[in-house]
Amino acid sequence: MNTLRLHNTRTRKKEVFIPIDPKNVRMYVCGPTVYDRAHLGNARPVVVFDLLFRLLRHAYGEEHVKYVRNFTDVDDKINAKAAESGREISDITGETTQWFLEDMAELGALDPNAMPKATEYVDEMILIIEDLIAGGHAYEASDHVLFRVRSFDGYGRLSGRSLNDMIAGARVEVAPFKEDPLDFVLWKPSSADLPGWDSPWGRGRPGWHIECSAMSRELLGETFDIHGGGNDLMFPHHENEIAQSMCAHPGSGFANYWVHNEMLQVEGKKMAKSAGNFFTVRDLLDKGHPGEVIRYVFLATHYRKPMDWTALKAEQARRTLEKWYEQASRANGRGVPCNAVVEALFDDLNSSRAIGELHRLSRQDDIFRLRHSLQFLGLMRDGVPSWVHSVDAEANSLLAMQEKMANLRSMALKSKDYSKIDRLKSLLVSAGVEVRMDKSGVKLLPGPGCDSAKLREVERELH
RNA sequence: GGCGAGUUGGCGGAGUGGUUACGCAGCGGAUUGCAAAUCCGUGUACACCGGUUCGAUUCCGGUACUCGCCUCCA
Repeated sequence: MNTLRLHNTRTRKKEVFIPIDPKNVRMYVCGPTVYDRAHLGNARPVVVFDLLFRLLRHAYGEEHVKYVRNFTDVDDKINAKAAESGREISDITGETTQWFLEDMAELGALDPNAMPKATEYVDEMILIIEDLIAGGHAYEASDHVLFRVRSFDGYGRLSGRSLNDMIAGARVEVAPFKEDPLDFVLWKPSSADLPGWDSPWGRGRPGWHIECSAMSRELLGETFDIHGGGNDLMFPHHENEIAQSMCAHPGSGFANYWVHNEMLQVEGKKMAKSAGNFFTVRDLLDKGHPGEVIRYVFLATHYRKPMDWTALKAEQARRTLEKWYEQASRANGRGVPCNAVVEALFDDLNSSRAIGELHRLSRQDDIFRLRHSLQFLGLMRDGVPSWVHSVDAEANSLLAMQEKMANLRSMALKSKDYSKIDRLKSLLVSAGVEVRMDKSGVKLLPGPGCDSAKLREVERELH
């Protein structure tokens, strides 16, 4: 078997991936904070690590891989949302969680093996915090518990920062009760109107970083194989996770391989509400961009490069997939993906090269390998998606029209009078239907902007 | 200011110390009532300046530019 190589942020190098236990390969990825619809940037790590999940299952067997992705359902952004909307927190987090799962399923992302919610692991967080205090790595101050950053030698190693850099770069106002400006919150007090849990330090709620340390330990153990997330989480979130977990479990390795995806841009710019180019996955789906197309655009860019979402790319992706689906629908069943595709992915998830291989299979009309590789990459689920060349409601009337057009055309070919068929053709085109005529007959293919009202007009003309 | 990533032909995007990625678009041709689709053919690009080398887009150093993080925005 070929070897999987992954870029490890810890060493900034591609390394051969050697699992702790090939029968139990473990990966943890930071999931969303559930307070609003997932935007396109949120989807990138989901797709990237879904691809890695699929690849690990291919390499080690489905039953030997455990993938955990959390939901952060306790957070001040959630509290703020509840306060301004007057809704219950559990309403907001429940609904947003459901949305997230639906949207990510549209992108072909498999469910992880476990999707823990932070609020279900508060007891475990408290236990870790108690251990940290006992070990001298944390202290209580003004109803808060803070992590003592200088008690951990390795702090800053992942992100390549020195403690001095961090102090120089810090722009936040330092809370007066901190021993050191670098120290971060493990636990903070909650007022009566905020969610809170009883703890040795009074009623309060956890800081952001501790939840991942608690959930990964509970579900994967003190040391596991891969920890993933967006590279914006590298500092401070992942740095803090490492500090918490390694101080709570001296001698453990926490995560052996750190994998970070680059950020997303839109038409060359950072996606931001202020820039007016902010949109959610659901916005794109509603605007008629199929999940497969969105996934293809993600996969076309290597995960460690900034990815630019553009309308042009989406259009090209759509055309390419349509062509492939037509070919792949001539094959059937499920099967193993093409070796070259797997090999490309084994090389640090080189998905753009994998797509190049798909082009090769298409050119060679190797329909079985094409189909099975598409399925493997999550670009083809059951059969050909409905958005390809057919709007279900239109399908029947189009078929009838197709026949009539074919008759009209053969008559026109004899009489050399093309005026009628040409008029109907341009009507169909303006209704958003692609018209193909050749020896074998006439084909009508509804495009993305197919207008059913106009279509019925043409239908009446045909009668 | 600190840390990091990146810069390949019109666009997207692989890869390599000396030979062709590939896709889209374009161009030429075949085919076609027209068009589309399809098929065939076609593109010597690798930010800039130095260095190493017989030879660098590929290695090393520097410059410019772009982007991200440093702020519980992924």
